[in-house]
Amino acid sequence: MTAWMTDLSPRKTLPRLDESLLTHLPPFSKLEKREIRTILDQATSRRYNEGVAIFDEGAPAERFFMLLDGYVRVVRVTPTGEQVTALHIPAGQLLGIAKAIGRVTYPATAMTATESIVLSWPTRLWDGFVADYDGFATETYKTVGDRMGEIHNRVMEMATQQVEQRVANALLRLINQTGRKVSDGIEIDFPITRQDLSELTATTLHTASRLLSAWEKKGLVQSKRKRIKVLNPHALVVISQPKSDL
DNA sequence: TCATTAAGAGGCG
DNA sequence: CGCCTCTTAATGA
Repeated sequence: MTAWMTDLSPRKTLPRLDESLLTHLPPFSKLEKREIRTILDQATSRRYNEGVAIFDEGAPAERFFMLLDGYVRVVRVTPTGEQVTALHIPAGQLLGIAKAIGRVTYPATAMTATESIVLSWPTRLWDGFVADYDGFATETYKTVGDRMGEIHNRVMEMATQQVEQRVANALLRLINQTGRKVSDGIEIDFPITRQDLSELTATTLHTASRLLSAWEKKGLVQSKRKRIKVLNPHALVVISQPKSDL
């Protein structure tokens, strides 16, 4: 890493960030141009390559972040060392918002799933943002609630559903939140391996691979290395429903 | 119903 | 080539 990339006063050297970067994003959508200008002038902008950590689980939460472009994987490491992907975050969302959940360290590691552009601010500005900016608090707490809800849903699924249903549900969530419409279906918009999918659903790489192969034969999905496309979402919805025991 | 183990094919840098 | 991703089959909890 060269010195300029870690320089925390890059405002002198970088081009001014445009207000339009934030105006349409939920936490900032209610703000005046003047307020957004102030926020941007305090921000640091940085590009990350695919597959690198933006921050690490357990580290002091010195900054909070807004993902402007790309996708981020939120991962935790179990005591035995295996990675578990908690969720994926698309562009336009805040991350690393430890303060919002009353923490002084990051609760998970954030890895870029694609090349990404990220704004960040020192955590000491957080309370000021919450107090001064209309809608910032409600929108960010909504985000926190949505994420907790999603994780909770998955915990429930682990306990009550079979693997096939969990994987179907995971795929549906992925295309809903991070899907890109293409001519014949919806494609997950970032590279995702069978291993990643198995971590999301608490199964093995092999089972995830077999399920995808089986669904591909039935024409429900199409996949190649690190790419999954859903051709028939409705059929996946059917699979994702717990079988009624007749 | 699934995880585990094993063996290998094929892509990519 | 060496590593990563993915596939498939066999076995058994």
